[in-house]
Amino acid sequence: MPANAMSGVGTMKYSAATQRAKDAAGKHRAGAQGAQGAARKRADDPKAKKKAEDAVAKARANMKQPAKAKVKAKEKEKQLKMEKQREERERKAKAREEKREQKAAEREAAKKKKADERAERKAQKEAEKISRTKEIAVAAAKPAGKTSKYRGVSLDRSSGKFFASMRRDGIKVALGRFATEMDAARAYDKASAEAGKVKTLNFPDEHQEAVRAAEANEAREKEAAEAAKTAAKEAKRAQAEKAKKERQSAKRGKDKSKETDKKAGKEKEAKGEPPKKKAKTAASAAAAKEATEAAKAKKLKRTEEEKMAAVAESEKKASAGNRSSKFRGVSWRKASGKWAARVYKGHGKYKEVGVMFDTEAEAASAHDEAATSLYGDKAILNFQSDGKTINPLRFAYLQRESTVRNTTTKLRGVTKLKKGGAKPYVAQISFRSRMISIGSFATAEEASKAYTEKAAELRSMEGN
DNA sequence: CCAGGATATTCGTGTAATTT
DNA sequence: AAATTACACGAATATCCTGG
Repeated sequence: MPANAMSGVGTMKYSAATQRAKDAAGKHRAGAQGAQGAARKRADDPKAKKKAEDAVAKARANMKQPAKAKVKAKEKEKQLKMEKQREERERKAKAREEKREQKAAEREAAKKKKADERAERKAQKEAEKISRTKEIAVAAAKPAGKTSKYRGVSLDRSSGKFFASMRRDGIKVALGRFATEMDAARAYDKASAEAGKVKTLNFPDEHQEAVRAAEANEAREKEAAEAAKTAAKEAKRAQAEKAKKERQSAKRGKDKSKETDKKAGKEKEAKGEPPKKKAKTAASAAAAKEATEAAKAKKLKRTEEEKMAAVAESEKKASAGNRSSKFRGVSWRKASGKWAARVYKGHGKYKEVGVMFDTEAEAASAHDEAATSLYGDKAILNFQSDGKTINPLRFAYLQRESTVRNTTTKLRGVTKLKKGGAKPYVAQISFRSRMISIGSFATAEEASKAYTEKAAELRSMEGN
């Protein structure tokens, strides 16, 4: 930076002062050359003559010196002054430049300081976050990996908030993020209770309380509704009765005076109106009440419907927005408007099937095929070969092959004892969390047969 | 930021093997 | 043969990651 500025100044100098200095140097050089030439060519007559002439001219010039010298001195002074001014300007420029540089350096320093501070703050924040997480983990006093002691609650490190989620039909449902663990736990409880799962709540007591309150509230509402209904019925009956009475009285009146029809009519209009009005009011009140009830019920129903619609909508939105298929390894490709299939290979890598599909199911099948070729029977598939879901029988007793690798017999429930003996094969089975000995056998086949039989027996027991 | 998919981790339980 | 221990599996759940 300074070098640059200096070079800038230098350039400026070159254009003015330096040029002059150069000129002076040139003149000086020329003078020296002249002297050298004179010395060299002293013997040369014409030259010597010229020198003499020159001397004469010089002397003549010297005679004119006073006036000329004055002018020259003045000029020199002027030049000197200008020189000084120039120097001054240069100095000032240099000072300015230095100042500028200093300022720039200061700015730079400030910037760096700020950046450092930012970095420090960030590091501090990070440290705080980590320590907080640690604290939480420690406070939770739960197995490593858990960030909250509450069920369905975990700390979302990215936001520093507590995240509540639950499973519905095996699908994770996010319940939102909360500032505190408790809030998240309550959200989980609420959703869990709504889903009918009340055994694994974080605050069972609170839930009980809520249930009681809800029940009480419901009972109150029911009572109120009942009362309203009765009232409405009563009002209706009263109205009907009144109407009947009126009709009767009207009939009587009509019967009584046929001539005074007009008058009666008028009277009816005058007198009959109020009671009619009254009746009407009662009726309308009852009707209104009824209507209110109906509206209430309707409203309740509607809100329920609305709720469901909203849920459906949000689900639809979510599934649509989140581009993903309900099938494993299947995803929507916007560009081609088709479904792609891929198989997870581990470590965040996938094997692409490489063919696009028009339907999700096709892609899902393609995934299954690829996964099977990659992992064989260990593959996790979308469709089971038997069409059943992945829910291994709790008692797969009839399965002949051991589920565990590296066993002595490869047969389920059969172990070959190291010590050997006449009957080295032992059959055992686990039932209701207890190991049951089936017996010792001479051959693995016998042991396996015994196991199968016992398994069938236990399975039938389990069935009942 | 949210929601959901994919992966990593945890935990309970069944099974194999050994010990009593 | 029962009890115990060690191990392995798989479901549940936590966490990471990504698209909208």
